[in-house]
Amino acid sequence: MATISDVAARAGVSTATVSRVLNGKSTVDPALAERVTRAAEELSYTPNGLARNLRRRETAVLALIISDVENPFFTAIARGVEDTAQAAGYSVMLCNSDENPAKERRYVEVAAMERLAGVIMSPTTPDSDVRPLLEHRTPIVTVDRRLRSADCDAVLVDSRAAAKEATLHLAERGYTRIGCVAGPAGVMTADDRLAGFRDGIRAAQAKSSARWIRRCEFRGAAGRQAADHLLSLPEPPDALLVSSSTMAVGVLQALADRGLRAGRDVGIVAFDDAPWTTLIDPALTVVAQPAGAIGQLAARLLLARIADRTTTTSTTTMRAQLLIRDSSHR
Amino acid sequence: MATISDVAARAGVSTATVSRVLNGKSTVDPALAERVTRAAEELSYTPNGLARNLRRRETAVLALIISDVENPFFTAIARGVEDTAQAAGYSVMLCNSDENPAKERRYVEVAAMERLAGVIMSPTTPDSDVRPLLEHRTPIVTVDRRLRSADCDAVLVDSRAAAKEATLHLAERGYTRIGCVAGPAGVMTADDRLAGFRDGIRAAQAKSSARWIRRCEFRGAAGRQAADHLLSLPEPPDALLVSSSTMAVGVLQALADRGLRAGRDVGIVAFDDAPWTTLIDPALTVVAQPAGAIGQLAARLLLARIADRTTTTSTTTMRAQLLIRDSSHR
DNA sequence: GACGTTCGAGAAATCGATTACCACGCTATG
DNA sequence: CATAGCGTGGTAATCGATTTCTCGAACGTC
Repeated sequence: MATISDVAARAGVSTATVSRVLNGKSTVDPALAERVTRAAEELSYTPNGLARNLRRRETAVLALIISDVENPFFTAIARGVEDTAQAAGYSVMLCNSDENPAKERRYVEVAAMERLAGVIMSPTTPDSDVRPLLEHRTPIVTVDRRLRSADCDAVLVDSRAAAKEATLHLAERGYTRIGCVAGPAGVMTADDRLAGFRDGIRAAQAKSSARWIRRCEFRGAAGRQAADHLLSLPEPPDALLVSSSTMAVGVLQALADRGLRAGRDVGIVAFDDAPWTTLIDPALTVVAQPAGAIGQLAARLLLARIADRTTTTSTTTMRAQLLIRDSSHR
Repeated sequence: MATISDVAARAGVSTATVSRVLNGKSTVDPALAERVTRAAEELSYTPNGLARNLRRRETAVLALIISDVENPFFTAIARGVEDTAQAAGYSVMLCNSDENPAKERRYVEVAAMERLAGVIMSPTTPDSDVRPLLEHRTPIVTVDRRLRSADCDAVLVDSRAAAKEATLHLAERGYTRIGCVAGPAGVMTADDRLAGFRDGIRAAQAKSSARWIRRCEFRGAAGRQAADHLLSLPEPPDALLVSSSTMAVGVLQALADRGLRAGRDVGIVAFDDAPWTTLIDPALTVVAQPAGAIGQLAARLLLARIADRTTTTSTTTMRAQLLIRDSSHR
């Protein structure tokens, strides 16, 4: 309720002096400063951030637009971003685009309107519309996926190579009819992982069939349906590369429904190392992505760009790690 | 870059008219309106939210302060909040207090400074300091935990009754040395669940020992340590009530390390229904909390209070559901 | 034809801070 | 002793919108 003028009046000084004391920008007579701090204390004055932001033409808030708050991969990123931002005095506004371009677009608009300091996002499509941000020269860093419609920093994972490695691993383990539960067409990581899968099939000179590839949303229910479909083919795959841990939950349920055992009956490798992957029997072989590190790096890049927008953009590709456990051998 | 005056100049009208057209508050000559919208279009004008917020003395942003972004229970709440808020035209700022009163306090200050429209939080302690919010009469709704230091709406789960029910269930299933992996003292849900556990022990007239109760953080690693400790007692418990799914991951690892099987060797009931709980063998018996519904309700309550702060506060207690699966019988 | 009412649109105040600019007093130096 | 230089602190402009106030035109009624 109390404004800077109230404090100024009570301390018997001008608002300029109050501002100077509270921000410590310029030297003020210690006696005056004392009076001001006491007055502020007594009125329990909280500066109005809105007015401050307007005048300074900036906010110490970052947006993080991800496609699924309930996906552990993204929350691990969120944690990394949050920690780094918080340490630098920034707050994070977490937005859930739900893999929906319209929702994403709305958040982009909000970020532009609120003049947020910067945006970290995993674009739903490579051509997501970020013009409102570009017009305000709001720095953008993408994570997990690239953005074609803007020149910005990107922190990626070498999904394609990892998918190839995982597929080769399955082939080496003696699986001969390797299929893939892939993410939706148009989503960069989904396409990359599928491409990597094909690379792997080719490199292993393994048998392949388009029928063993099924694309669906990055969700448990969708993964289950996809696996159901694949496993009821006349000639079903005997191994599956699954593009995310959320899908893997559904795939494993589908196996259980049919009394099939991962590894022995159907080899499984899934992307993302979730806490539960070692609890199940057999333990799940996964492609672990350094999600926390991705978030931290993205935040650092963004903060650096906020401080200096002249540097050229960079793309960092982090390596994923194949953690071989028991779901990928008989 | 373009301001309302630029638009006004280009359309040959006053800024007041531009504002009126863009907000549709008052009627404006269609011809003028057309000129204004075109000018805004051509300049790709985005209103400055900061200026707007300052003038209107409000923001369409809510804060959601939770203690762990990586805990599925809280992300499910976040999702509920997000969906409801978004539908009402509000954005959500997600803050991770990490169960740390200092971090929590910082976010409370930020929310007060930025004059956010309202705050939904799960306080780290019942006496968390929310004075900055109270001074600005910022509406608060607590979820999962209550706040003693302020009179505000609360959406809770009847943890105590659920814990009692779960404990009785274990006793009925023939477990005789029932222990508890409880959350940190001072955290409301942790205390409630432990109290419910004791209620259950008493009601079942089961044997009990303080040594079978172990308190630790709501984390996997902490749960593992706690379980390790309990299982290496001279007379170890033969069943455990575990206070969260995050802890359960660690507890189950501890069991696996010792070659023990849930259910047969050690009966397990855990709070929170996570996607993976049916994937493991035996499937985990859980106390399912309606997290999404909690988030939705909390958001609705908050929006209602933002619209009308005169109504009296309410406390809603939702029922948790015991989902009996296989980890609670031999 | 005079007067009251309504409606539309511009001028200017306002939100609450920050900050550019200026005035004043004191010290140091030639 | 005069003046340049510096440190303080007040006045007022500024950020960019919204909103109140006011005025003029148009319209209707008697």
